[in-house]
Amino acid sequence: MQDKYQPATIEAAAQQHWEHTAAFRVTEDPKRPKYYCLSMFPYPSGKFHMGHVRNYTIGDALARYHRMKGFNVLQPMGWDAFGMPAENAAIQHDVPPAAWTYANIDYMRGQLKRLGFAFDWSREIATCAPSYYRWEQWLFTRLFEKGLIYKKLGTVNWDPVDETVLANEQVIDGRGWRSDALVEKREIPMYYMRITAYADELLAALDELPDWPEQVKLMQKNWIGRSEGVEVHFPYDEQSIGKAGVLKVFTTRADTLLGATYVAVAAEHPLATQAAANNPTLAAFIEECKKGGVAEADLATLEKKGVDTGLRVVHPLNGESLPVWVANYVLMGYGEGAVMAVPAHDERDFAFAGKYGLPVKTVVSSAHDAYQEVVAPWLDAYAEHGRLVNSGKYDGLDFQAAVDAIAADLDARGLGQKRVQFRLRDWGISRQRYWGCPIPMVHCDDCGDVPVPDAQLPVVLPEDVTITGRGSPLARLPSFYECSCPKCGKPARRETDTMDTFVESSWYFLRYASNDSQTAMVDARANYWAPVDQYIGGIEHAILHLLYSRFFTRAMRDCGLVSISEPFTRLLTQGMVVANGYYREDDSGKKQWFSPAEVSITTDERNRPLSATLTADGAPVTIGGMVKMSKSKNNGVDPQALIEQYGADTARLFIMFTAPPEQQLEWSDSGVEGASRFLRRVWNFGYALASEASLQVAIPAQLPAAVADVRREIHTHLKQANYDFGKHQFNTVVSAAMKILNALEKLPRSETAAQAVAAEGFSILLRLLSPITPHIAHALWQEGGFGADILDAPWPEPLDAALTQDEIELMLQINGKLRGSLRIAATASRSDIEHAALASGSAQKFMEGQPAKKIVVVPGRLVNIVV
RNA sequence: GCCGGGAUGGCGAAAUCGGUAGACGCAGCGGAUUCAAAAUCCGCCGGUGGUGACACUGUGAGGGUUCGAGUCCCUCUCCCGGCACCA
Repeated sequence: MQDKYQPATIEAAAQQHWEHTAAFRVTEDPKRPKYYCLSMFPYPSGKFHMGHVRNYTIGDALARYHRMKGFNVLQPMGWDAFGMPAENAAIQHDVPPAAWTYANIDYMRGQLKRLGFAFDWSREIATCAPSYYRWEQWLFTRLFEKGLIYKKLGTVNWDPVDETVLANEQVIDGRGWRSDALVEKREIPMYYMRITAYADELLAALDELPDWPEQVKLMQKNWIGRSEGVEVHFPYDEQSIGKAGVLKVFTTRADTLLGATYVAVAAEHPLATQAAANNPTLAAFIEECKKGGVAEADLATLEKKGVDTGLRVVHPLNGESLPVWVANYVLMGYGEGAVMAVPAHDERDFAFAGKYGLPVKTVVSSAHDAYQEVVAPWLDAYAEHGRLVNSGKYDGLDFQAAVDAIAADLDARGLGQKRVQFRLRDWGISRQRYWGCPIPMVHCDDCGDVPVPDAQLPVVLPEDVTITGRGSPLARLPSFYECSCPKCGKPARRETDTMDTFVESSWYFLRYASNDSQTAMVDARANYWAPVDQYIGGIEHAILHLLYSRFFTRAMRDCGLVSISEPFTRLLTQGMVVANGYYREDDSGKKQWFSPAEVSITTDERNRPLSATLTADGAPVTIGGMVKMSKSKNNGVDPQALIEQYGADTARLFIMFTAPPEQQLEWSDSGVEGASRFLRRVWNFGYALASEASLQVAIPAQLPAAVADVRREIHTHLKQANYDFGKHQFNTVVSAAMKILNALEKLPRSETAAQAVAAEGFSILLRLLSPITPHIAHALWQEGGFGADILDAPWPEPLDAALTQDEIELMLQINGKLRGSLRIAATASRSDIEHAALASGSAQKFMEGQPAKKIVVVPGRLVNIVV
């Protein structure tokens, strides 16, 4: 046994041992409970960043812990391999996306192996492999036939110079990132997944996910956005519009209908198009609305603007004529693309009406009881519920009664009814990009859109393509798009769009269970492993990826492929890894970020940072605070360098100890040093113990008091650690392990009894650490002769015999203020405690002779005397 | 703009159901060891006052509930994540 901790040697040895014994290869075993532990698979961008290391360390700790608890554990890994970065690399470095991606995968697989994660590598998948995406294409054609995929127009960011569609990320301040051209909105035909067909189910089933973070469920609930309201039809004023018809709007505030003073439609609304034909001002405004990207965050912060169309509609209840405006805050994609505007009771309408001099009519009273009291409309909108006023026969009704009455009257006139509206929209999956899964459709002049038959799948993505950043590469490749119609055999055109990469990540967790199947997307093995028992990934995926996966699982269920409805039973959303950022601003306000390694910091006498300078030139830099580790902020720490210097166990320990998994993790070099120091102490203790202690010595029933105290302390910390492990609070599990080592070091090891307790305690410590720092635990377990492979050692449980104590300490409070403590028999009754408390010196002193009004006793914790 | 989350010593954090605020670690300071340094070990370590015992004060800000609030309620400030084509 080495006398010094040498991580490089022991980590290589442990990894070899796992490799030789195929330790993490698993098969279905109906006799044991299964535990499918899954970390979100990475995009193979080139090398791992610290966020990945954190993600996989958490997953690995849970997988190893459950294995020791007796579960049949599956922990697979793969690659989310389609995406834009490969195309960007192709443009920049003239390397084919496929070659670039596969090279990255090879390098990154090596990094994961060096970190010692317990992955079953025989199940590895890469989504860019035809063997993977052929099944995605196969499912696409099924969903198309079921009507769960359909085609319609969608709005995209269009770069008029590069003649290409841009991702929201590629639109910077309204301009294309490469061309710098002003981006426009453009409508193109796209395929959509009908996720809204599952809106109710996706919403209701959130209640059946008790082990998902409340925060994530709430975000999904709000995203789906089910609202009950009323669809209101405003009949066209035939004189101004020139034809009969109704303008439909949806509102959750039908009670305010009598306060509607105008209606607003989106720029793309048919009425807007009609009115613009002979109204140059309006046409110009609609043109202006087309400028800029489609990202909602940008649209929602635009200055609210509008133009009167000159068209008019009729109020469905009072017959008044209302103007129709085009407003940039009404979005065509939501609801009907039109809203009724009630300035008195909606902040946004109020601001808009004020700006354009539109009338404000108050119809809801702010007072709960006296409905006569009316808010002065020129002050502000009153958006709360209240009783109706100025509404004729509806006056005095409260919110619900008013909605009911108005909806009934609209229904009677055929001008509306109650209905449910979702905020959730169907999922547009067409991408005008190369490095993605080809959409398996053929367009025939005679037969229309025809799915590619099973026998012709997969539609293989050609790899001999030039990527220029202009246009869609596949659309310029006749050898790809020229084909014959599967139905009639005539010449036809293959679809050249690829799928959103979210599609691949919506079902990969099922493919791991049967990744070698050539004959089916998923087979019976998927129903053994599914659902994923524990899923771990970044909080940034709280809505899109997780919602799409939930939808996809249901769609696959309804195609008879799996029996589950929910893909992920438990969810852990890990926080970001951040580090200090330092920058300088140039005259144009552009920030230049410096690596923390290049910066010197001065501090005050309390060690608070005062200022920072660039070491190279001594001139000041701005301290930018803790920001997400990234290339652009120049503050990333390379996991590879860390592992080479300290070893994988130190990296894993630091990550798990420094912050609870769901919180942001702040990088600190000295913290890494501390983690390494602890592992050295563990090694040194194990080395000393191996030379002296006998594992055969039984722990005597009667221990010297000092030894019994240490043993109780160890088992108390173990109890705490088990509790914390159960709630995934790994930082305090590590704390408990540190406390156990501190306790062990107090043992007088010249006594045999103490040696036996030390051996017991150390075996607990190693098992507690093994999910987090598996290499050192493996080595010391083996060297110490504790038994067979620690991977399958039973998880340690605290012993009642070691935990019992005769006397306990209670806190003593007078009037809720801590004034002392009380040592008392553990079995003392409530009145014993009260008497002892009143008799204590602290009570005598602080009660100042006054009688006790009340005595609060919290068993095992405290006594509070109220005077 | 909308939805969600966070704020506790010099720093990362802990405090399980409303019950000892700051466990554990980092940094710092003092000491031991050393020719010296590294490493290691021991001690101190929220603030104010006090030699000390101790007292007062303290969990982003302001208010409230309670015998008792970091924890519950109301109002506010700042920071972070998401917003449908980054993954």
